[in-house]
Amino acid sequence: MLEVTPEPLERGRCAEAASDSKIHPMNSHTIKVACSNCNLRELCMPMGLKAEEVDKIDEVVAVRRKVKRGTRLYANGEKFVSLYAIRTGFFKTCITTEDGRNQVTGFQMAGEIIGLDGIVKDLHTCDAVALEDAEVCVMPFDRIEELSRDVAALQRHVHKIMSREIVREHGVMLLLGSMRAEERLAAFLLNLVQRLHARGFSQSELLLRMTREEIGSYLGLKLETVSRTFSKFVEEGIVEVKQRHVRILDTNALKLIVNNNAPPCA
Amino acid sequence: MLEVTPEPLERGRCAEAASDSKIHPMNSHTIKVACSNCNLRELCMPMGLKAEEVDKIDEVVAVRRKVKRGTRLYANGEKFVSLYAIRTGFFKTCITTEDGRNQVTGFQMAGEIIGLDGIVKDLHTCDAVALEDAEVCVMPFDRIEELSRDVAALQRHVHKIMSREIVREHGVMLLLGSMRAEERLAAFLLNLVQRLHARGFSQSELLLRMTREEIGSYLGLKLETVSRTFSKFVEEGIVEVKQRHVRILDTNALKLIVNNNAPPCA
DNA sequence: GTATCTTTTTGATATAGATCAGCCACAGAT
DNA sequence: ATCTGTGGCTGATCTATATCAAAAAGATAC
Repeated sequence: MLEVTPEPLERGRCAEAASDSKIHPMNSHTIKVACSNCNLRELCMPMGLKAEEVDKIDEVVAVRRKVKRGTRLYANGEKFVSLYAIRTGFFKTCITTEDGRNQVTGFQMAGEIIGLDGIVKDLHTCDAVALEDAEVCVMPFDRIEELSRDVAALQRHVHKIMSREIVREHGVMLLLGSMRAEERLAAFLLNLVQRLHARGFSQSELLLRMTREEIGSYLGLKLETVSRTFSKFVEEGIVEVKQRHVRILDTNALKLIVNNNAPPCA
Repeated sequence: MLEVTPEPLERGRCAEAASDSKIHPMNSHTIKVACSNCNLRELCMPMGLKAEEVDKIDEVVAVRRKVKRGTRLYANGEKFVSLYAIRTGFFKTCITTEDGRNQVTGFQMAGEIIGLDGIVKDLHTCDAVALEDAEVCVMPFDRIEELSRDVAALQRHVHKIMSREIVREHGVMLLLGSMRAEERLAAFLLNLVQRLHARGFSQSELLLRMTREEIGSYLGLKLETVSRTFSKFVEEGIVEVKQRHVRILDTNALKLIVNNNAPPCA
């Protein structure tokens, strides 16, 4: 289980996994493990569990699965079986229609849960693509349901994760429905660093894992517009950009842009 | 509980409610009732329950509440207590930011559940406004959680409702991120009639409960653009429009517009 | 029934962002 | 080191939609 709490976490990886061996040459192979001493647990698991409950929840994660950069964790139309907690790596989710439209619906990083779209129809309705080599915890959904009938804290946690996703999407609708290009990109950058910071990374520096085109798809803009808007921010001294490496020089300026240039003195 | 199944339902209202009296002059007063013979149950409740389970679920609905046109069922910042199943009437949900941005995030009709946004933070993060006099079933969320620990079918149902909302919002993101005005309006109209038809109303005729401005907010367009696009559809003989009364003359033309004018022969 | 307010329609104009196009930078392969 | 391909930047247009404006049509109040 998982999802972002606002507090920053210690950086570092794989506390419990000496099992990082590469047994199979498959692009996604699986390893058996448990959550209880995973250092992402503060993101994934409900807080304040009794020891016995923790033991139960350990059983939610069936296996781990590695996903190579550029490959799909799941795809539109596939049968829905599990939710996935991202352990390492970075994903995009996107929908593609028959008539060729394509829309990135989100970017997900370590500690976030993906696959919720599949629950309604028992089929996935979007693709999840790894933007860098990644590893996920596979959590069979029927097991989650079974356990959350036992453990109220887990049940509540699952509900919150789904509700959080709904609220996040409201925010994206606001962005797509009423913001201009600069405002969208500023909001995007602020959101990314905020989430990275909650994971122990810098508040001001980030490495974009996606192309300009993917950013554009997510923000409802063409890649040229994304590029131009980055350049504009650079000219204005708000950010430094070297390819996918971005350093935010003036967080407040970005916030002002998002807030319609109205000072945040509500 | 509720949510749309694709099958049309019998039209008609208030099968079980002789309790439609107006006791209080308050704009929202409350009445005690039960779901088991509500004629919206096919939309709201999980299917294939045992008799005893049905009895339990009857207890989910604490009370009914009337909501006058133009008033709010809940508002941003209010404590989250309950989900609401719409019995009659029509709602919009919208978010407003401090800097004055406003975004309609959805329109909801009888048989749909609202309030899911409140679960994450135990606070509502948007407003739900009745666009016509409405009545909702109040379902305290802790009672839903308690019961769905007992009744697996209810648990599954709750998960599906939340997942359906996530998938719906993906569709809105696609619309806002990659469609032009005509495509957006065509998709909007098709979606509305489809949902109305599932409730036993006409496939081709509908009464818009919202203003052009509200449609525009939802679709990321200005009201003038919405109005002009309606006029364009009228000129092309696709629809007839008299103020808020819309008759669809050529459903297929609308579908073609949404599908990028590519024939649906995938 | 008249006045007032809100909503809708339509026109004229402005503009943000799309589109088209060319070049450059960097990563990986040879 | 050179080649090749993908991704990124920037310039010159074009266009869909926003903006500004005014009038008509309904709705609500008096």
